[in-house]
Amino acid sequence: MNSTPFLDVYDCLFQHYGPRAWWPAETAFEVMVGAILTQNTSWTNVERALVRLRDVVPLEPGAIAGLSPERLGEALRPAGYFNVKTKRLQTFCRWLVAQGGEEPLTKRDTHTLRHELLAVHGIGPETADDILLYAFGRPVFVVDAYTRRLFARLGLIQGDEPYEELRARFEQVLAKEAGLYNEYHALIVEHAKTVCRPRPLCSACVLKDRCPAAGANLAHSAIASKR
DNA sequence: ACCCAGGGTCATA
DNA sequence: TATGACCATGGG
Repeated sequence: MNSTPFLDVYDCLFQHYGPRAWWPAETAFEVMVGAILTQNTSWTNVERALVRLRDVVPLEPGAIAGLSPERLGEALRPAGYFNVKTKRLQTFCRWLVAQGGEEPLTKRDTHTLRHELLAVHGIGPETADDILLYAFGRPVFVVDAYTRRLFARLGLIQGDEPYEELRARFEQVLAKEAGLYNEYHALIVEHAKTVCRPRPLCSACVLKDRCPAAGANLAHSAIASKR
């Protein structure tokens, strides 16, 4: 038994799903692009956009920054919010070029880099942390909608806390290791895609013994099977 | 015809 | 500080 339920949940998920090998991308820059495109958007739609984007330009900040908004927007269309994301992606790419590329950023300390990312228009806390963790390997815990839903369902958080509060809570209790945070977030996403849905499938969940929603879920299926 | 998806910004009170 | 509107496509 672990001293913290937060690590306990991690062990359950890891045991069940195994290592996830995230983020689904070839390069660090592709992680950054994906992190922006996946804002409130399913990953399958992001993949369509990435294919179309690669079809137009090489996946490099300078090339994307140099595209006309019309051509970029057309490539990004499948990812949704394409006008918004065109602007955000080009703003980010221009910023990255102005920094001299990725290499100088690897020398900045995590706290500084995080604030610099947040200062880029269109980069919010989750996108910044995706980039910090999965592109730069920094020990930053990513809090997304899936994280809120799972841990609220487990009764370990309320769910509507401010982003920073939740991130601090996870990082306080868990060892500050990028490898752990990397795997944990990936496992939460995998779990959300399979059983921890908006309509919970808690009866089929590895964590059902911990999940108060499992009772309601079982009761619901009992009712369903009666008719 | 709904709801949902790996958020963020902006205007308002 | 804290809600609500808005952005937009594709799948279930």
